[in-house]
Amino acid sequence: MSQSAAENKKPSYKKTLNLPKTSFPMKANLVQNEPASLKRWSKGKLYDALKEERAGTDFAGGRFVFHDGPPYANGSIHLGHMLNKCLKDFVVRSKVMEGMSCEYVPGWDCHGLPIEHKVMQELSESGKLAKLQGLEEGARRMAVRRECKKYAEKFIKVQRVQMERLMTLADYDNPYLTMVPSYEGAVVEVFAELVERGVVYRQLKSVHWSIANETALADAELEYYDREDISVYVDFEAADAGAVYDAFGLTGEARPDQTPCFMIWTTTPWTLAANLGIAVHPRFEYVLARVDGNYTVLAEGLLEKVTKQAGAEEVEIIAKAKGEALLELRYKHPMRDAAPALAELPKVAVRHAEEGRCYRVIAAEYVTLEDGTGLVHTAPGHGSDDYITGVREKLPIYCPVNGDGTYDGTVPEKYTGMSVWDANEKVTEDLRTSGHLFYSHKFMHSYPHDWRGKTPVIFRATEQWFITVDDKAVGRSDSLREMALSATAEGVRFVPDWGRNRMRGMLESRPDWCISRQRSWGLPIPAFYDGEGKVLLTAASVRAIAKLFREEGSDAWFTMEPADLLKHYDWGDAPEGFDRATMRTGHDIFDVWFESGSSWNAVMRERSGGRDYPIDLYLEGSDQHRGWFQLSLLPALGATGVAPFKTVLTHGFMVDKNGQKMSKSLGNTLDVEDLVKEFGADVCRWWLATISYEGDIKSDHDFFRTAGEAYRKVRNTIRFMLSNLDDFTPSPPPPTPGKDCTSGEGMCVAMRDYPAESIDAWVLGEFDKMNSAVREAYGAYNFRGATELLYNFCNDTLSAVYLAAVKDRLYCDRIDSARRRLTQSTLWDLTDGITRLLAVVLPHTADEAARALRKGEDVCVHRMTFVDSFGAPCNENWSKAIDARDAALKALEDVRAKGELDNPLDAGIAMPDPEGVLAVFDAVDLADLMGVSRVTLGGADVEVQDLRGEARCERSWKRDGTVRERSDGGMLSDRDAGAVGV
RNA sequence: GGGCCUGUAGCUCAGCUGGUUAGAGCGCACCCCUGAUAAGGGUGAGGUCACAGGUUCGAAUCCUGUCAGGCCCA
Repeated sequence: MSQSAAENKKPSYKKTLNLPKTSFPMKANLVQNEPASLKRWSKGKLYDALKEERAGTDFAGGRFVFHDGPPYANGSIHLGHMLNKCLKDFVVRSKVMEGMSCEYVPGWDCHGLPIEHKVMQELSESGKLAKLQGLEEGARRMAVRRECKKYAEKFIKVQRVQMERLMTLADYDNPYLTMVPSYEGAVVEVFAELVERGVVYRQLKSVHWSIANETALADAELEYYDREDISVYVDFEAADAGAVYDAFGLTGEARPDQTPCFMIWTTTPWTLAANLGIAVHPRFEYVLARVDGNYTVLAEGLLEKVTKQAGAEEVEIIAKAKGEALLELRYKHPMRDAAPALAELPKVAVRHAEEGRCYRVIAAEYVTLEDGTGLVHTAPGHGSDDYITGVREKLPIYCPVNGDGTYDGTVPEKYTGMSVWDANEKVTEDLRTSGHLFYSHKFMHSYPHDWRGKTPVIFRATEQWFITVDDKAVGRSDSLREMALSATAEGVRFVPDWGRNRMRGMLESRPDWCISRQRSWGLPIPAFYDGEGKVLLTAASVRAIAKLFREEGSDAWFTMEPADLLKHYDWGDAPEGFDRATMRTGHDIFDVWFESGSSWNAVMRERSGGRDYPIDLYLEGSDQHRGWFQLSLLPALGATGVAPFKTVLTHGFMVDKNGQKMSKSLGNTLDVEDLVKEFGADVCRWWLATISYEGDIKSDHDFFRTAGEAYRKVRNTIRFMLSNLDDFTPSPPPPTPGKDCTSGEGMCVAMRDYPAESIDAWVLGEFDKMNSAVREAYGAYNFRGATELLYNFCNDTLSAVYLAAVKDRLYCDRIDSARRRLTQSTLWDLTDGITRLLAVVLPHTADEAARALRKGEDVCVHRMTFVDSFGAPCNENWSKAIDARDAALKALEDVRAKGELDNPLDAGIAMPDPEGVLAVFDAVDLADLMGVSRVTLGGADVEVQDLRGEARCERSWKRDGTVRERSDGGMLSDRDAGAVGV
């Protein structure tokens, strides 16, 4: 008590210090303050202003063409959207800060089943659907389309607000939407190019088919219910017994004198009428077995199960062979003498087919040993796998079933007109009678049903539109697949590089692209059919529709008469004999991937008259290798001959902290809006910038907290610099070096006037290195590297080293001393440079700081560019000084650990300097750098001196050897006495 | 089942074409400062590089397999 009373009598110097002062708060309050930034930018038309000025000659930074992939206009954005949009924003902002022109036109994918499905459900629940059933088809489709459009618009609005809240700098006032007329027209124009190239064709394909509604269904329209069916094991007699025995290596005496059978299994006996092949797994082991006197072939692994189930009494394995050995063996169809002749089948069923390929054993990898016999009955017209196998094996896509579920006239007469459901029993019965049935039983299983009618669905081949990937395009010597593979191999850059492998693998194995869907909510495929079923779809007719869609929108397809739809068509290339009188429109719409896959044309070529093509960068999740990337590449190559993108960048998927996928049902998701509300967009963005996005991205609520702490560290460093610039204005002209500045004169020091030995020159040099490294990292899309550099610079170079060292002169020097002004000048430049670098990741905070730096001037950091190198002359020995600092700190820590000296200002350091490299520096600078009162050079080892016996300056707390009692009664060092004026 | 990818300190990640005691940040522990203070600084302890084989004088790094996870197919 008495001591403090004594101290009170002494002069207090605290108010004579230049202590930090700033309006830039320590607490960011992002959640409250970010919206104000957004409002300010929006009021200042930031996006438009940037677009305009960067396009001009003042910013000759070049042009970077980025193209946003359209998210689906459905629901709120999730963590994946947040990652995707923010990464895009980092790219765009870093290009803009480099002085480049870089537009970010956001888009939305509007058409498609998920919306239509949801709308149909809502209509169904509200009872409106029943009313629609009474309408004529076109009117009904239009009613659904109107609802879908409203639905899409609603979620575009929702998502837009959410994306803007993430502070992404994009043209949200002018987005591209795949459902607007100009976009639709441009997509159809791409289609016209492909038609002209001859890569568009029509063919049957097996799809889910609702008999009740006579319509094709997508996977999402199926619901699975239990259903009782017949499971049948059927013997298909071999056509050539000798060939089968050869395959099993049986010769002479060893050969049975009976004809063996291939035993297949199916739960849809009605499809046997359309059977064209038997699939085996080439690597599985098969046996020739004698089962109750009959010789039959089936998989070894299923022999016991099947025969036991059927209650066979005598089972004997005669021989074994790999599936591979059975390939190409022939069999006799149990219900018909010959396969349907290709000539009698519709053209669309036989495009890939070759005569005489039916009733063979063929290979398929999907054959399993779970159920059945290991020999899979294959009917290309009635199964998904069967279809693919059929196309590959050049089988016709034979489909003897009408839309109403009855057999047509190509099956044995007794079945014609029969419903397939009735046929199940009848066929089974007939096979039993004819001796082909090995075994049958009824069983319950999960079976797909129409979600609306709850009726069971079947697979049925229907006519679809395709884009061929293997036929050569007209006027070219290569196919789309070949073009795409060569673009993938050479022209396109992939980030990360393995994207190339992934794309190649997918291209190599992909089948022809089925681009048609049988839905309402989409872009119609502009095909017309006459009464005979003849098709009108030519380059010119398609272009005519494209023009019309641009004028009227694709709704016209459902509201206008065919003749009016074709008003821009001159009929020059119409197919011969096409009957215009009976012409009607087709009901197919495009696969939505064709629409989004044409955005390079509908958005990018459209807006720039071709200048912005090909595009510099596509950036999406790694699932888009198969999606948007590939399905943009194919149409673009077909239409323009070049890949639409120069670089493809992919990011991984968000997973939970244990690496498991995130899903609502698992309850391990994080809500974007909640995160933004809790942490603010800048903190979320900081986290996103610091992750390595190439692979899976683990995310957890805690990670955002950690990011918040890192954010605060950076923020505090900036705040500390700002707080030491309160009395500083960087006004020209620069002061004369060495001469003290007075307010009113310029306070800024010109770079060339920096003393090379000053710590300020050193820190500016460090900034230059960091600045160019960060810019390089941004350029390489390495945001993690960039934020790491920035973080370390703020914490290490600045907070721990430089700012700690210059505190003394900032606080204690006379307010206008040359040394202090030099440091302030440096602080100003550092803050300026750092805020510009941070503007990419922390748009709000960087702008807040940039404005605080300029004391309320109405500026915007986002209109600026990165600073160039400061280039202050710097003594090359500074790295040695930093080494010396490390050595000093270590020595101080050792002393402190022994409990000898706690406060470094009570210490001096004796530092060896054998090469004399430290001697060039000011001793006070070195002392400040090491945080001690005094540094002397020389000696053999680093030595800590206890200065507690010397007087301590009551103002600066240093014991620098100049401290003595002054006229005011205080103990002050020379410098402090001067500053106080005593 | 197939293609592509991932698996390094408690956590998030660096570790180039194989070469001395495997690095960083966070967290943690201990300490300092109290004129950046719901701040700042220092020191330190943490790793059988998923597992099992193999190639090599030598492997976190190359090869094979296993396990776990992700995306896309089937």
